[in-house]
Amino acid sequence: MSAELPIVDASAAPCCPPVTAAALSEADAERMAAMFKALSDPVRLRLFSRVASHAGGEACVCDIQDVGVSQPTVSHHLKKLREAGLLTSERRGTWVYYRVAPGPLAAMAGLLTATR
Amino acid sequence: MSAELPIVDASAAPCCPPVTAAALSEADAERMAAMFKALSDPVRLRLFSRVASHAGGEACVCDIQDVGVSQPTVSHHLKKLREAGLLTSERRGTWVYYRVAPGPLAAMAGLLTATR
DNA sequence: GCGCTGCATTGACGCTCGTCGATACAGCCG
DNA sequence: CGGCTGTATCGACGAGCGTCAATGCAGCGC
Repeated sequence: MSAELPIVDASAAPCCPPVTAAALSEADAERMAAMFKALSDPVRLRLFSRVASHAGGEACVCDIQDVGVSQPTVSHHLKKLREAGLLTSERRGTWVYYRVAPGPLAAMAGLLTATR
Repeated sequence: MSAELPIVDASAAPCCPPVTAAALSEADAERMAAMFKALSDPVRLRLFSRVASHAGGEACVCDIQDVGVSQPTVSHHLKKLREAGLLTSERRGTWVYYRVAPGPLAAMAGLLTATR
C-alpha cells in the first residue's frame, strides 16, 4: 500500500462532546473507535506512552523499541498508531522520530471527560 | 470462561498519571489497554455513549439496543463493557439497567489528558 | 563501492473477535 | 399454570489481529 490510509483526519472537526452529554452518531463512533482500537493493545499503549513521555516530546524508535517483542512487530505497531492519527513520524538521517499528535489525543480525552 | 473475569478492578489504584508525564509499566499498560479495547468497537462505543448520556445516568437495555445488530450481539457487547469495568448492571423486575462506572472512565480520561 | 546499522515490508501461522440463529432463563400478567 | 416479553448464554463461522523470521531499503562511515 502506498498512501497512508487516513483513518482519522488529524485536522477533522473536534467531533465529540463528553460522552455523558450526548450519544455518538454512527460515523463518529466509527472514527473514535478506531482511535481507541489503536490503544487497545498493551504493546502499542506502552510504545505510545514512551513517545508521549519522552524528553523533547519526540522519540527515536531505538529509544522505545525495547518492549519485549521483535523489531518488525514494533514497526508494525508504530504504523498502526500512525494510521490511527495518534502519532506522526519524521525521518532525520539514519533515525526516525515519532511524536504525539495533540488533536486526536485531545478528542479522546474530551470524549471521556465527565461533565459532572 | 465462567465467572465474570475482573479484567479491571473498579476500586483499583488510580493507576495512571497523564501519558505525557511518565511511561506506563507493563502491568498498567495491560490494565489500561483492556479498557481501551472495550471501547474499540463502534457498536460498543455507541452502546456505552447511549448509557452515559441517558437521562438519570442509567438506561434499560431496551432503551439502547437499537444499534443495528441482533439482540444477542447487544447482550454480548454489554457483557464485554461490564467485564472491562466500564459499566455496571442491575436487574429491576423485568428489565436490566446499565450505568457508567465513574472510576475507570476517569482513569482513562486522566491518562489521555495532556499536561500542557 | 562496500559493509554496517536503523527501520519498514512481506508472507505465514495461530488465535481472538464480532456476528448470527437457536435456545435457555427470569419475571410479569391474565 | 401457561403464555409472553426482556435479557443472557451457547455453538459455529468467517474475518481480522499480533507475532515472527526473512527480506528489503535508506543513510552513514570507511
